[in-house]
Amino acid sequence: MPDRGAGRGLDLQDRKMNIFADVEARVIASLEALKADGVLPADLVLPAIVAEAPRDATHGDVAVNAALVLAKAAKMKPRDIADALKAKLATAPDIEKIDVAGPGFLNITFKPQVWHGLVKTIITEGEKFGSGSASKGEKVNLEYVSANPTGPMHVGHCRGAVFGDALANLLAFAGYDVTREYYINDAGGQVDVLAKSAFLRYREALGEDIGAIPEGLYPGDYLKPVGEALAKDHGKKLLAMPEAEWLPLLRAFAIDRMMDMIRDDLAALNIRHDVFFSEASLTRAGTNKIQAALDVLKAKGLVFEGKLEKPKGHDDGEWEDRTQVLFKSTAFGDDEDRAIQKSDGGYTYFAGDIAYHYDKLQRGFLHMINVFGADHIGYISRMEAAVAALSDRKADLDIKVVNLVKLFKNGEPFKMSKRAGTFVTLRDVVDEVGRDPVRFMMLYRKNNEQLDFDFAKVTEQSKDNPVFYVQYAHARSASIFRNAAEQLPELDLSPKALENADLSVLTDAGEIDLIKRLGAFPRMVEGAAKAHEPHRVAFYLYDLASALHGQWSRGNDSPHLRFIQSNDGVATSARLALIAATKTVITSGLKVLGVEAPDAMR
RNA sequence: GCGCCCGUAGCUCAGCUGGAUAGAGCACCCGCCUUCUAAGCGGGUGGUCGCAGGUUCAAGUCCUGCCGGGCGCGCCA
Repeated sequence: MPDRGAGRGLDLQDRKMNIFADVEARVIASLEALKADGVLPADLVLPAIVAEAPRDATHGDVAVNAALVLAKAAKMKPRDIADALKAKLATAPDIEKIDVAGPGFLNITFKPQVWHGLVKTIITEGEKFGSGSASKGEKVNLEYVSANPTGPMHVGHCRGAVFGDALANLLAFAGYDVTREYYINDAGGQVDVLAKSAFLRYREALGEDIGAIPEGLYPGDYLKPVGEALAKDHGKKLLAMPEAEWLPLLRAFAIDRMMDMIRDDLAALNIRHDVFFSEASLTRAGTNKIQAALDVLKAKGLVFEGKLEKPKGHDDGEWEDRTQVLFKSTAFGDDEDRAIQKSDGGYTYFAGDIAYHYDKLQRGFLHMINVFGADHIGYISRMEAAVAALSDRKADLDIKVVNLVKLFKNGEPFKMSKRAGTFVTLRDVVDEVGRDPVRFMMLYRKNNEQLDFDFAKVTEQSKDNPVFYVQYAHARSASIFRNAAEQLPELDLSPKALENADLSVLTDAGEIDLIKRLGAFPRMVEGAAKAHEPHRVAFYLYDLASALHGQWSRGNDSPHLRFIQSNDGVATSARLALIAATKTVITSGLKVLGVEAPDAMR
């Protein structure tokens, strides 16, 4: 379990970068001192103490709940603890004042130097600012997309792909050692269907009239090039072979072609995986990783023969009451035991997945994340059970569900149908609206919430479109630098110079507010990474962009607030330092989302 | 029938794993361009956080039960 800061040693880097973690560390140190002083019971166990930005600005810069959460255990009144804590903390030179408020909150207000120092820190750290805030390099395995290799990706896959990729970026930025993984379902009956469909296209390519594609085969045109390639490579040779011979050949060939196509589609979204893991490889000649994994479960007494009850509430005429080989997933929180062997003696899909996750464990992953579509919700608890069983509960698997994407065109719901020819591929969407809007919009919603995707709105270039709103904030920052260089050519605007600018002239409330939002970035990254919620980054960026646009516009009414003061190099340098810091954080955030940070809007 | 997810302003959604007087965008009303990009900004109207209990200093957030919507429910992947 990741800790929550309590008791973790913070190095100087962390303290400079994350004011909230810094305050938490100081509070803990002060509480320890109070224990030593005899003010607090010496055996008091400190619970998680949270320092956070209060909603109400009149409550200072940071609110601490320590006195409230300690009161019961210490058998003291919250206000008394708060007063003692205040006395310990208030001597720090960077603290303006501390108020004990409400039921026992400690409201801390910093001196302005703290905020000025933060700007300097961001410029010094650059895009490292806010990174490494959640982990010191723990290994995480993140499996996402894993679309079946039987055709091109459609919009439904798109959200999971973008979500998984952004989560991977987020975790990497937050300090984890991330492996991005794709599980290729190349072992089931569906890839035989693929092979047969390809064979049909092969005959077609040889000039045969194949007529309508028979029911049960894949009808898509995307298999035509596969058939043509086969005809080119093999001529008429395959026609003479019995199916048992050409099937494995075509299967391998077609899967390769499909995976090439999928990789291309993913590349269009700037998504690249580190590992493509083949399901079929689990049982390739010589090894049987599925049996090996099941043997592990057997040794734990978790595999047995039994019967399942017929599911209620939906008709299943095929139901046959029979004994089968089951995994005792109910011992790990699942609501029924799960079949691992089919009636024909083969393994179920689940058995393969057990072996795959056993393989992940053997590769040293104690933290695993899988991204599933909403139609696989029923599969979650058995997978979690499997990982718990295989690892003796030492590893964790978090399955993130991405909900449905509802398409809209011109405000009208748009139904996808293969038969009606309104099937929308991922590539269609990317080509039509562009990579950045697709990625941002897929992330501008919590993953388990349904998402409306309107083609018209997503391509709209206005403040109604959060993608452009955030990108414009970055472009505007770049523009300010261009203008400053033109108007004040003698001014040194290099990072080195800005780092040493006299920031004490940043006194405007809007400027300080902007800095405070920048200061929230590391904590936001930490929280988003630990919760596996990249959407928080998107919302944060929107707020930050809003703060920047607001400060900009204040300059319209009050010229003395403009960032560029052509007769005042000191003020200009300080304000451009603030802009540089803001631009850096926007860049970092957009990088996590995988969205471009343009220097100018076209 | 069972499991999981969702229910917050007229609409679409945030709400930092329990904090103080619940936020944003859209829509509606009122303002701001001879100006560092108006691709923007400021202000206003708008809420019994689905309902009812419970836990505690504190509940939109946690627990229970209802109501409404979504997804799923051997031997497919």
